[in-house]
Amino acid sequence: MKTKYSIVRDSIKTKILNGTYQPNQRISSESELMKEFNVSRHTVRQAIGDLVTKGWLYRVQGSGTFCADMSRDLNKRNVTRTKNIAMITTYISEYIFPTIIRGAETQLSQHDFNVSLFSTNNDHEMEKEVLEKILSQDFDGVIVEPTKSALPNPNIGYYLNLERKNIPYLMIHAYYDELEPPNIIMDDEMGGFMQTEHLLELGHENIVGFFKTDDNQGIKRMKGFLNAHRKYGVVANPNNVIVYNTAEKKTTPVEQLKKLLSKSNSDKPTAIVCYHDELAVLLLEVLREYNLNVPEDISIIGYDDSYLASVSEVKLTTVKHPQIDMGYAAAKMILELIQNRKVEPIVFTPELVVRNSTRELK
Amino acid sequence: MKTKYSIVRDSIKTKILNGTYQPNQRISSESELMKEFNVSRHTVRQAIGDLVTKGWLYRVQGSGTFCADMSRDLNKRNVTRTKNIAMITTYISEYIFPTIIRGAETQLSQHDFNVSLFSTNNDHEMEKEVLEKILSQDFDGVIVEPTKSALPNPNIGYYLNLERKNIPYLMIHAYYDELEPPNIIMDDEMGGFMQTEHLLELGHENIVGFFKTDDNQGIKRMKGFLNAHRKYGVVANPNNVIVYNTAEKKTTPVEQLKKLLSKSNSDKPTAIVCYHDELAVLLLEVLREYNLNVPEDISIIGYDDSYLASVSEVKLTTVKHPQIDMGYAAAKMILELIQNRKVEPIVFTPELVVRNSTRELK
DNA sequence: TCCGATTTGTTCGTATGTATG
DNA sequence: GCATACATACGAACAAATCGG
Repeated sequence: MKTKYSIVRDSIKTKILNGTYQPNQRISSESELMKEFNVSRHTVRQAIGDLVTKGWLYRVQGSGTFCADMSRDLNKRNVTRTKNIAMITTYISEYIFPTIIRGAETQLSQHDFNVSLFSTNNDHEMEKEVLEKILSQDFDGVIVEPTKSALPNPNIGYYLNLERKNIPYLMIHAYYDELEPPNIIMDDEMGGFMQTEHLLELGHENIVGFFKTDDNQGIKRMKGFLNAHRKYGVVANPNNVIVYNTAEKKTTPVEQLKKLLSKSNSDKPTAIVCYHDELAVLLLEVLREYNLNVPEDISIIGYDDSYLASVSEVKLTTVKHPQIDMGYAAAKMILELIQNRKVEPIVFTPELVVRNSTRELK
Repeated sequence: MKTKYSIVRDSIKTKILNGTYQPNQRISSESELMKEFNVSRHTVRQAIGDLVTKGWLYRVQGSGTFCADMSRDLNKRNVTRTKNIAMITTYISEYIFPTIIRGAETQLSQHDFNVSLFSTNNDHEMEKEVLEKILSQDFDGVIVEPTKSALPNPNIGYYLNLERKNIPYLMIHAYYDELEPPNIIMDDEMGGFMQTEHLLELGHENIVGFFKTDDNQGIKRMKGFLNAHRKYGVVANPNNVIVYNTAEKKTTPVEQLKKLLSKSNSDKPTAIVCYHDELAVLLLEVLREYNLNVPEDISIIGYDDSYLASVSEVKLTTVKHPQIDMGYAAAKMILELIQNRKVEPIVFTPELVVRNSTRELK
């Protein structure tokens, strides 16, 4: 149950944290807030009072209420405090994320850092909440896997506030173009190229590609997919490039594949490039429904070399994601950044892992 | 400055400082103070509110306002500290652990707690290091999955020190008998019983059971295994109870199973009870080597209903582990403990999940 | 320097919701 | 179930500080 004053309080705090209110800037007056939220003065004062006692605001009688300057003093850093790293990922417990996290955790705990985990479920609103939480606390560094990196990000202000507070951060998997932060990614364009090249070299020409395009990984893998076609002189059928976003991930690819499989034999794809193993496993079920054997009737290739690739019924040909090594690298880089060292972006090169889900087309 | 609320405030504070109000003693109620000072309730609340934010008092709805115990470090109280929970598990990124962790994390982050993760790799030495780290920091609570709960624990002293420091902790999956801490477990004896009963009811009589016996879960599941035999009047062959410990988990069960499978046909087991799904998947590979089909030639049953059970080639019959719900429960319980409330141990009841790895013996 | 509009500070009254014992 | 105590919320009034004109 959300109380009115907490709504007002949180709304003001949001504006402080996302940079709408700059340090020492006057915020709306009490009467303005009364109108804005349609509440009594008492409620507004309660909300503001809360933030004043917590140090986010200060009041000057007759003048107004002002945003405090939270750029933290450096002397605070010197006292022996516990050292904390925040790690923001889209998911915590699924897929390859536990492994990435473990890589970072192992490394960081050796340097006496605690790791606190936050997940966004690939949702901007949750990313916002997480960032507010982190900004309200006292982390020494933040490792971020961006949420929907291919879309304009409404939370850029929070990242800028991290910079203002001198809290270093880096991004893995992708990064928001507006920020160009230190980052650790893999060469997804090459990865998409390798997936497709592998199939082209096996003689496939009617290849359908599924790409999640709300993050940059998907965009780049799609680019690699198209480049491979060009390089091999195979014209990519526009209908064979299926894009979807996170919300549709359980539905759109399945529906689209079914549509493609219902076509006459000559138009039917002979191979499928998947955004990642998770999708590949999902599509394997569709193929089973249609009584298509993999790889005899149709080839399929995944991405990430997750546990799904080797544990599923058909062992998937896939592209290797560094997983634990990426976690290591992220930990090392954030430690460097905390020591104010210069760092260079890291790009992992993908590798093809050939298993049983692809075969030569005769 | 002689505002009314400051008079009330200072009067209360005096009584705290001169010992009129002892720590944790209830002070006059708001209505009493209204009469005493002849002021409105709002004014009283303002005075009390001041002292609450400064840590001199605390309020309990429905009960009263109490004098805080300031014997602890004053500076600690005054600063709005970040709230931290440490979570110690044997593993972080493998198997069902990410899901349990996510359950706890979801719940705790809603209450503005950070979660720091530590793993012991089921090794006493690492458990010690982790506990030292936690004791030297400032956690508000600790959720522990014990390391080798069935063996004498060399780190009991650290847990006692947690108690001495008033840091509440609870244990999941099992607990050290010496401590009897608040705990959340599942009924592993019943679980082991259900696994075995399922096979017995399908007509199997030559059942081999594999149990990891350095933690209590394994011991109890084994007990359930034997009880089921007794109840169904089937004599359990002592050679059909294989125990192993964590260090041997990749080797001993495999070797022992191979030995059993090399026996003459009449002595060969017709069904396998596994300590958990992970082992079941490992043993499935052995069965494949021996060209035994599951469930046609031999039945196998797992435990935990992990992703492995539904993603492997043969969908495993298994016993459901609450996973995310256990995480939720652990989070809720630690929050209760932090508020100094009494808690009761929680025992989850196992459920059988029947899939395709077991069949009736004719 | 003073005025007046604005803004925060203090104080009262009242009503209803919710947790505790 | 009931009385008690704290929690939230509305309304109203006047005081005190600030700031531009």
